[in-house]
Amino acid sequence: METASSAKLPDGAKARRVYLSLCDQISDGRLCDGETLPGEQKLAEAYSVSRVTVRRALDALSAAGLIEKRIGSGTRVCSKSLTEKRAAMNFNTLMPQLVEMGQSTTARLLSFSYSQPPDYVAQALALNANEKAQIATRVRLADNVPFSHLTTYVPTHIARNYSENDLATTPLFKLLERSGVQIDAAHQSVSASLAGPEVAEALEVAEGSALLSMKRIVRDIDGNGVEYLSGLYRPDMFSLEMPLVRTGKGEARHWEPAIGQTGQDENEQVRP
Amino acid sequence: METASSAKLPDGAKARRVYLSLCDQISDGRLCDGETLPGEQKLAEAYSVSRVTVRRALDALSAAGLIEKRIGSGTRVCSKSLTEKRAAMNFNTLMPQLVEMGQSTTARLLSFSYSQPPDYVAQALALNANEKAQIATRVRLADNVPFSHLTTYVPTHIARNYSENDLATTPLFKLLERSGVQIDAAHQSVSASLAGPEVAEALEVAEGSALLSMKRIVRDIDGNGVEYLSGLYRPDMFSLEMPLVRTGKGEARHWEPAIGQTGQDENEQVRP
DNA sequence: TATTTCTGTATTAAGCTTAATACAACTTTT
DNA sequence: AAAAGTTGTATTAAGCTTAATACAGAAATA
Repeated sequence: METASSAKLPDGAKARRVYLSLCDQISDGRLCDGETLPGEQKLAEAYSVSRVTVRRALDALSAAGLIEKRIGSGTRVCSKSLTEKRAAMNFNTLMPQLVEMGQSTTARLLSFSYSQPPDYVAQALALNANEKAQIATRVRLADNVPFSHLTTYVPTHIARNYSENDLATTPLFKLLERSGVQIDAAHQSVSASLAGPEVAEALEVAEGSALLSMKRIVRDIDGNGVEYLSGLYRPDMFSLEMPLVRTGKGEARHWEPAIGQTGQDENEQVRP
Repeated sequence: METASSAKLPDGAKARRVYLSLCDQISDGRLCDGETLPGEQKLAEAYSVSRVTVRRALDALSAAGLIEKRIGSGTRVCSKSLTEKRAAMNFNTLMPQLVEMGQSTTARLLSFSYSQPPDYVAQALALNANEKAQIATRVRLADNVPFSHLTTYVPTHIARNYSENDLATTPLFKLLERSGVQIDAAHQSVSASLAGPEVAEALEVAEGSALLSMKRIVRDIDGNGVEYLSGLYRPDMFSLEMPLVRTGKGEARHWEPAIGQTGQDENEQVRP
């Protein structure tokens, strides 16, 4: 789940569970920096496992630098390294606020092809049967730490309007709009999912970690699907932040997202 | 991860991983209904495990009713039951659109106490040292299937202004506002995390499943923390949906969430 | 019809995980 | 100074997981 978790993680089922759970709690903030966590004995009881098992989980956490064990004293959380790295995603701009944090962002292209998209994509974009799409998968990194795994699908008849060189330099949306595509609206869906083998490796995260997932379907003014974006984000480096305002009177009083300024989009292409 | 996953899931580390990963893909829509998934042999290679291991994972999925195995033919995804149950959360109202789906919502109170909140909550609400809070944990169910696990923290000096009876009948926000609390703004943070032992049981989900997590900090007009809400949602039954509009001209062109109508809030209290 | 592909079944052995237990060393608290 | 609580270390045995292999039966395909 964490930066150094590409180190080895426990092999067994139970040890792994404990490890991932604690990992998650630390990066989530439920276990704060400096906080002393329950003794091995108590953890063993909490998770209904033996102390040896807890031990293995803690050893892995310690190796990952997430905790600090002190003989006779206890085990402390040590998440300084994490907290600082964490990037927020402003809900308004839908773009990580990396510039403000002085972090550099780079991208790595994992795959690029024109082939047939999976069913759910074809369906979402309302593609003709057997119509191919430009499929690109890339990982974005902040300070050399990967934080997002993005896959985009663009129908070939649209993707044909720009060259691969263009992709290397210009954000996808500008290319589309320059190609005469009239981008109108999009629908975004946020949820959570697990890190599979490939994604886990790409994001340098433990397989089985929780990831924030986003799907975005972009349509032109005629309602035709123009792009399908599927993104996975490391929760320890990324969260969707949104300010809310309580507005309305009486029975109609309710929450509403406060929207604001402008911004770029993170969805840009990179040369293979 | 799924409804029936309270059935038994594989014990081993690897089998479990495969199971959870496939589970996740199905409820996520990456594996569509009716789709035939790769053969056991190919899956074994993809996950770098033996066929026996894949077999155990598939058996569990089959027992959970998520897939259908046909001798000689292959294995098909069978997610009808899921798709229909899925509730969307309208981003504008921040409330699940359950009414529209004709689903009934109930709540179950898991714990209720006045005690000292964890560090990160006290810090977020800027509580005085050792100041206690009303802590309530409850699970919300749609058609008897749990979909959210909510924990709220309210400073005692505020929670004292209403009775436990009030909590049973009236949404928390109305109680707060009736108590003279001037609710102004809130900040919400969306991320992902793993299901721990307790939460997994409460949500009837496999331990180690991915969950959508939300934290909301509510403040009054003086900036004092009034409520801290921590919510975990089953991604197979819940997603955060938000329509977007492409707006602005030239360089300033960007995405913006489209906001709209009113609605109630799901955050209401229930009698112990 | 023949071939390929897939699931179902079975067996074996190696290896690892887990639990249970005991004790030593070190801190903190009483 | 004593007691309680913590991590470190070690041992043992049971049990389970995993991999590797082989073959039978069913379905799709050529």
